[in-house]
Amino acid sequence: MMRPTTKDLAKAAGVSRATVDRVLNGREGVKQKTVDKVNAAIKELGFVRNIQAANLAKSKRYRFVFALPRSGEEFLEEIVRHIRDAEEAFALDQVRCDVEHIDENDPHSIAAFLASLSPDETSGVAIMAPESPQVRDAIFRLQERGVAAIPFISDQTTMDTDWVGIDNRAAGATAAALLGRFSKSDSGSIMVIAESMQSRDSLERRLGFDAELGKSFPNLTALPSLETYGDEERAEEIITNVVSNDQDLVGIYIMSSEAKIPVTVLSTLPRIKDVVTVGHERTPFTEAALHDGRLDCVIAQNAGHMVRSAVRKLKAISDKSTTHSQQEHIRIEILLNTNL
Amino acid sequence: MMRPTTKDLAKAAGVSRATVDRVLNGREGVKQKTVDKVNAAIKELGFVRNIQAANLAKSKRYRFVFALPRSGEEFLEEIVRHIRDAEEAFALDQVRCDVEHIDENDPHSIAAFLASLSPDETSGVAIMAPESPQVRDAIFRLQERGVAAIPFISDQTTMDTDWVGIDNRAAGATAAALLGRFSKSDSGSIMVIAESMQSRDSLERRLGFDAELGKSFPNLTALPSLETYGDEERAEEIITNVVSNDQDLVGIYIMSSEAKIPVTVLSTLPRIKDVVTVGHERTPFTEAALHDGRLDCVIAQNAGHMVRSAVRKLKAISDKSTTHSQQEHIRIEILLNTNL
DNA sequence: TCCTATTTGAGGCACGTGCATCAAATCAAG
DNA sequence: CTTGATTTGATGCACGTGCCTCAAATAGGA
Repeated sequence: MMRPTTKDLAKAAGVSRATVDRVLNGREGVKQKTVDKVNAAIKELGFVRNIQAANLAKSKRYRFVFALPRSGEEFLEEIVRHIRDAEEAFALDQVRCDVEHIDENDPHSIAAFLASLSPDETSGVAIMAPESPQVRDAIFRLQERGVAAIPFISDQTTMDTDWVGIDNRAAGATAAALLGRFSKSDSGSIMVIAESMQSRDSLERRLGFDAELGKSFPNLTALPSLETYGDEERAEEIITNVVSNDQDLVGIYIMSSEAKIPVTVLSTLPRIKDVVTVGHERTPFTEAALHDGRLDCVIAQNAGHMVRSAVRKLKAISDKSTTHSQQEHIRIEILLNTNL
Repeated sequence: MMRPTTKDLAKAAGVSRATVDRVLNGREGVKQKTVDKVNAAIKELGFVRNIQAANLAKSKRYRFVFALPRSGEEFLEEIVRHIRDAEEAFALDQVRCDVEHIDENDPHSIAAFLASLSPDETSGVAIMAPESPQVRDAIFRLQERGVAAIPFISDQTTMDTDWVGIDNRAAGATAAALLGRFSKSDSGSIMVIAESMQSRDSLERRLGFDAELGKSFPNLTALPSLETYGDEERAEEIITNVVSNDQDLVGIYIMSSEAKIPVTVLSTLPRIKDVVTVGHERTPFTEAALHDGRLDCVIAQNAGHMVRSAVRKLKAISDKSTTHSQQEHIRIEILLNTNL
């Protein structure tokens, strides 16, 4: 009933605890034959190292860094909040989390920052930054140096590492499905608003959106993406333009993670009847907008879950153990004013 | 930087480690004045007991029991599967989980089963059983005896204990919102199918459903709940009856956690155009039904999350520590064929 | 065969806490 | 002040693992 210990392992393998230790911690100077014996015993007994005891012995403490864009977006603030929560939740596991801000548009400085992290003080990093060769390289280099590193929310596509985030193509498709199903009109056009179409995330959402719309709602037409660049005046101008000129408008898809500006602009315009509005990410603002009907639906990734998942993954890499994929899958959440 | 230990505490409080130990573990024979001194030091240093070390010292192992109804429902099977997963996920924390089957309709036997659990072998129980005074009593008795106990999925309303599950009223409201918004007709009737309306869960879902429908979609009428009692023939009869007689049918709400029978029956009937179908719980069956359009939407509670949440809560009670509410809130998930 | 390099074993301390024992100090009451 | 009870301190082992040192055993090469 009791889990086997290194002592049991030693006995079963017919070696000393010192040798078991050498094998378990990959130290030099053990004959292959002995290594095999120990591994066989591990398998036979189903031995798993008691990480708690190990960490105790090593007085190990984890320090994870979340490298996030510098920005005033509510969504990012939510994430920071959740990082604080996670720190509490994982306090028992001796986990500390720090937030560091990076300049998302300067891959070079991001890479430099990552390069500055040493395995002595930093057990792992979760990086939220647009895809770029420099960053990808820096991540590889980190991993080599023994610092766990995973892309966070923004993916570095071609990497086969673990990553934490949602399938943005599916998220876009979900937005399309909801707009199509919510709309009472048979046909019409849909306005798509993004902050910028530079990022992979936006592109993928748009791809998924168009695919689903074409497949399931061929009578609805998505207009070209409008880019606000986070500028309120510009947003007002381009949105007003579409709203007043397009008589067929039946839906609005706000693709960026910050729905505030577009929604605010829209609410100043004469309310167009029966136009369905879909946005992204749960924030105090989008919750309020759902409540009073400025948004009909919000598609969200569970920020708290993502943060915890990142911590678990970094911890697992750090421990050289494995995570449990089931738990780590980030779902695409659909929020209405009934299920907040 | 290092977290303070009991040694530091002792020094700060000006007492010995033995006394600190007496206070921390609530042993007898310590003067109130000394207790206060130690508590003051705890607060001052921000001491938190290192549970890992404590568990190591005690060779503590957790054994949690999930008391689930005996049944062939897919949803329950999913839960069992997730319990197995959770066991792996928490293996590092020395957690073991067992599933015990209870007769959900016999509160007396459930109470007897709960009474048979001893704190020696069982650290905690998660109980999925309909509300009843006997069960509620048994839970109280368990807690007194030092066995953590929480209602699981089915709630024991009036208890102010922790519990794990969703707000069924909100779930029903969400179903209504989706049916209303998905439907292309201005008015019509909605069929509501349940396995039985005996349980609180069903009642609450119905309440929430009716409230939201009345509020947001006054032109849609919900028909009286049809009860299948899990009997396929009966289901076929009553469903066929409504479908063939009600020309206004625009939606179907399958309220029970087992959507299989109603959906299967419905798919044998001549497909009624534009009828929106909403079911509950994610299972292999409902996933397939979403894919091929037999269901338009599924409202689910994240089974894996619930199981893990239950484990964390039981563990926290067992450790006399606190959980982090944020993480434990079980969301009402909306599943379409785009976000599976 | 002997010598040396490699591989293994034995043992011990550390991590932070729980728990037990026994002695020492302090207290309250007579 | 004495007596006995209550409260505190000192000390040591245990939990499972990491890590260190030193000695012993074994291997391979000449």
